[in-house]
Amino acid sequence: MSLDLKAQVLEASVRLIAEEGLAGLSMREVARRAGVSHQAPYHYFDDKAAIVAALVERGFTRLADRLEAASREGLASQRLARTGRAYVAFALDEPVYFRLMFRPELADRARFPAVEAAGARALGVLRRLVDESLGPRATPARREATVSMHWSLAHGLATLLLDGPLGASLAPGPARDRHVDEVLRLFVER
Amino acid sequence: MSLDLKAQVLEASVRLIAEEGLAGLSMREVARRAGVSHQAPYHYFDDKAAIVAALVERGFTRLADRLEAASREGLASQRLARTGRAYVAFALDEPVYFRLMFRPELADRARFPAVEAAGARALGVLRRLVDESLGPRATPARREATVSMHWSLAHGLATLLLDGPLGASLAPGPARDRHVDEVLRLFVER
DNA sequence: CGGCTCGGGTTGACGCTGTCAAGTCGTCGT
DNA sequence: ACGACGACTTGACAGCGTCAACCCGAGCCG
Repeated sequence: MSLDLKAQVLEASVRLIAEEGLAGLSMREVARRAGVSHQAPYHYFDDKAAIVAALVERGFTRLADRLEAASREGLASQRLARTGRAYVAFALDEPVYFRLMFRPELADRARFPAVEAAGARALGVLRRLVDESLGPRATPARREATVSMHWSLAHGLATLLLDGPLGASLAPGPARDRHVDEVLRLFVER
Repeated sequence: MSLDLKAQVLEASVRLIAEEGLAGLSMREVARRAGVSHQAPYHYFDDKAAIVAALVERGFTRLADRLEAASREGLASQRLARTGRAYVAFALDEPVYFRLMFRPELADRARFPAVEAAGARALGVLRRLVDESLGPRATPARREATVSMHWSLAHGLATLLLDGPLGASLAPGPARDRHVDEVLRLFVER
């Protein structure tokens, strides 16, 4: 009947992390919330790390989806900016996933290759946009630096809002959204 | 004699985290490495969170010191860029501290006000630089956005190098340093 | 000198955790 | 009819953070 135990475990894990933080994620509590014995989750996940890795993979997949959507609409000249906004919006919408995604010690790349693949997909979106905007004559080093610059800005803004001092002073709401717009506009208008 | 047990505990904690990650930090293992019983550290730290908070505070203090040093030397026009480089350099030099510093759930600001103070000091350096570079006529919103932009770029670059895909492809070494320079130069030359 | 407090530890216990090992039970293929 | 197997349970173990109680030597007070 409960082949969806797997889904229930993932769902319960996300909620647990949202409520108590990553440290509060416990195999046994997840099982309790799913109404099964403490060992049942092991039928679907080898260990605790495998649960987290599944969430990380799902996070990168969702991020890649949103970046792809944002990278298609609008004028070519605005695509990079729109995609940057989509990146920050994802982090603020899905803080649980976003935070997990950038703790590589949680999802060993060798052990969970699907995580790496999903991450590469997200990176690919950005790379394509940069290639498109730089044209075919830019040097590889310049290309790489441009990718890093755009990603760093969006990623830094997202993490500082989420876990840094910007988050402490700027609560979720329109003021925060306005600040994000302002920062990204300032960056683009150079 | 061992009033330096406190120092030994902090030292051992940093080494443990460097070796096994934050999850490997264990009150009991720290005590073992310091050669004392499993309860001895409790004489100096209320609990595990207090150890981590002490490290976070130390991290922000060291960062603020380095930013202050960088923000004083060189031409005024180059100070922002130099300070950005110092920020990234700190993250790469002290990855253990840097990673702890941006997990606010580890060091509750209400419980450990010294952490907040140290963090504010680091932020103050950046704020002063931005004020200096914008002149007195800029609007507060513009000021805030500029601070966020610079900090986001440096912070994003640092965290992506440390825990993101940039770190996976760019090992420590001159190539990485060159990349950092290139990104920051690209950003400044607008 | 005798006794007391007190810092700086120690030992022991508790409930919690992740995970290994083994057992149970219904359903399905042959 | 039966055996295999998937889905799950029960039980055990070591290690963890932390509470509680105890110990011991140095310093002060009478």
